[in-house]
Amino acid sequence: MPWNLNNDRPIYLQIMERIQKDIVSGVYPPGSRIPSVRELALEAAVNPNTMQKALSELERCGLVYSLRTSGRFITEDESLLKQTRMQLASGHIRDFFHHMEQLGFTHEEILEFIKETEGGGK
Amino acid sequence: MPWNLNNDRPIYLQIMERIQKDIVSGVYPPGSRIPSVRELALEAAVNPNTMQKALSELERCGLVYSLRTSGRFITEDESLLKQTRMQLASGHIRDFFHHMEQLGFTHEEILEFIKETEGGGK
DNA sequence: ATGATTGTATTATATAGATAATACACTTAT
DNA sequence: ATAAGTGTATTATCTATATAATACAATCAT
Repeated sequence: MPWNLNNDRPIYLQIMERIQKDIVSGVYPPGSRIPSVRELALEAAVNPNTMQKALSELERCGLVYSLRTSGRFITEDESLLKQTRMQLASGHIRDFFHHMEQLGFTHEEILEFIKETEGGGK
Repeated sequence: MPWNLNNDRPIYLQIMERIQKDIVSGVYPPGSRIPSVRELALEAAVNPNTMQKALSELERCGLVYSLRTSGRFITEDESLLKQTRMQLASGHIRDFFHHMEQLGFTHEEILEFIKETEGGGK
């Protein structure tokens, strides 16, 4: 999976959110070890310091913890994982409706819009 | 309407998108004059240079044009306005589904999620 | 023991974004 | 004519990001 980093937002934030999604969606299972800072930085074609900053953010949220000399691991607190996943989803729904209403669409129009998008995966 | 500017994204971009929405949703009617750079900067509690940069972006898109000494005006090209509005809407829908799928939700789960959000305005 | 790998910290440099303070040429209203 | 208000441009300064190049103590495999 490519990392798709833009430059209209801080890179460390984009990385943080990307890994956050991989965590709460189960790409990195609870308790499992994630690649080292240097490995991830190499994979994302980013400076190790930037990756470090992104990972520090995830620690602040409690999603990962570090054992200093053996690596970083995903939390085993599965309720936190599910809770975070639902919070992110709710946020996206809220933001989506907010954006659409700012564009002047009514609730009905938004639902109609979604129906039409039915088959439009990708 | 407050401007609600974050600092996790360039301010001039947030301003640009905000005004863009006001334009395509009709808050600023086609052909009408928008407040001066200095007025808008004051209203948004932002430096005039920053507001200038945001407005320049909108000119690049053709949504506004400036008469140099008399002010800035909304385009009369209503088809461009409608087209831009629909493009923005499509983008939001696409991004929304993309985010939700990255969180591991299926298309059906997403639709179910939206139904439950039915009454949840605000 | 040794060497490689861990997270973490430090220092320096470069760039983008934002603010501040002006300045200019040109309308418009008075 | 004069004064105020347009968009636009310039210069300087400050901060946040990002990169680069190291460094260190602790673990782990060998």
